Amino acid sequence: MAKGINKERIVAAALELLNDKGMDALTVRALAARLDVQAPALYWHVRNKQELLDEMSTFVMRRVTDALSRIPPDAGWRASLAEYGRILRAEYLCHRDGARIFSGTRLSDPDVVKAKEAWLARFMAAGFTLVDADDALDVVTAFVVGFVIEEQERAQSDETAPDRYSAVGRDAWLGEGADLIKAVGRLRDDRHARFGRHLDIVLDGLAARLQR
Amino acid sequence: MAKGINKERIVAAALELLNDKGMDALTVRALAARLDVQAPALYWHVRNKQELLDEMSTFVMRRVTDALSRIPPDAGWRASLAEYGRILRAEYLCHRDGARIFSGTRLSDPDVVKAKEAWLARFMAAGFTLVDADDALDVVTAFVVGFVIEEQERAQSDETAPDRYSAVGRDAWLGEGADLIKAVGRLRDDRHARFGRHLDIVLDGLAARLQR
DNA sequence: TTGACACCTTAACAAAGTTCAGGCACCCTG
DNA sequence: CAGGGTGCCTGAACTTTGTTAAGGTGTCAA
Repeated sequence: MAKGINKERIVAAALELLNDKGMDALTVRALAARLDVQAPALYWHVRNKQELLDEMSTFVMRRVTDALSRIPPDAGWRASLAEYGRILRAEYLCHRDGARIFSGTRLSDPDVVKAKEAWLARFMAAGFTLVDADDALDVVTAFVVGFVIEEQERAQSDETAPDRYSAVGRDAWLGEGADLIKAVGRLRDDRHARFGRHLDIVLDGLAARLQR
Repeated sequence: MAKGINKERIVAAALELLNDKGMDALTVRALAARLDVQAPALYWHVRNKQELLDEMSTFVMRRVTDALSRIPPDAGWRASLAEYGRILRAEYLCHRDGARIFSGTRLSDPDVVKAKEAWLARFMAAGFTLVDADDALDVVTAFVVGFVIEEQERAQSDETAPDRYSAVGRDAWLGEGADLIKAVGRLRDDRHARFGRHLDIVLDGLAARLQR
């Protein structure tokens, strides 16, 4: 790897490293090695590791807002919000523990926050009050964050403790009783369909609010 | 602190320490010091730090299920789910970064998982299918997790960077434009009312599902 | 008395984030 | 062309972390 280092290349390499080896392996020294540089070199470009994480988070959220900006303005509030949920989930799923790491972190770029502005305006045009429009975005965000955190946690546990999350191993661990839980565990296979159903439930709730 | 150590006292002290000083200060040595013991002593009772975190998480979730078990069986699905959401949030809020730390972690106690069984049965008696009942619980869970993560992140940022989250500091950071965002920022004061509204939206969505 | 077991201590290690002094290379100024 | 300043990186080191190894001290049973 050539030696011209800058913030963007550091962030890109950090995201690669996160995907390849996971959160624990995302160390300053490993990152520096991947950039063919000694560890302290990174501190010329980044104040500390926390700032690096914030920067990574901002990068991911910028990808989200970029994808959002490609949603046609005439899509309707429900289709738009559904697309927002799907995009947010997709970007989180791109990175190991993405939801846990990138949710609720401080964004270093005001433009990412400002992307919300156009959406608020759009929803108000669709009949929402300002507060309702804000609520709509935040409810969907909260739901997606919670959903993907659980989803990715399960994916990770599949690697480390397959016996606890496979159907048969889990049944054994649960012991006697709990028949409904065991039955529902077998119906849960399709994560994506499950996400679609759950997202629809949230959107139904927002629709109910609109009709009052 | 007297020197009889066991798993329960370790977990209790760890939760205290987390509340007092935060996640970063929850170190093995600091925890040992609080128990008036040397650090390696803990490893007699706990395999490693990850197991300690899992144990803490199980403790918190056990408090949740205990609180849930006090909800009367005839409360109705909507009131029951609303109470579940409030209880889960309250327990997360009891501990610094509670939602981020305790959500999606592996539970070491099957009984905590089994507590779900009675709820599934109850919801099916109210007219849900098995899948819908499972969806209902998980949608509420996901929403609460996402909501409280953001809530606690903001609370923490208030300590470290008050200028970024106070109304006036935030407006300055945002720069020109973004009038709707600034306006909504000033309407957001009451976290608890906000939570109630958002939870209601989710429950409305579930109600809509039930009426089909 | 002796041994085994449970529980704790002291000492130490490796790996992590971070800091500091210095060194090479480039560029601008005189 | 000379020389100093600046930008970017290295080498070595420090501190704190999780964790392990080896060895104590007490208690209880045979």
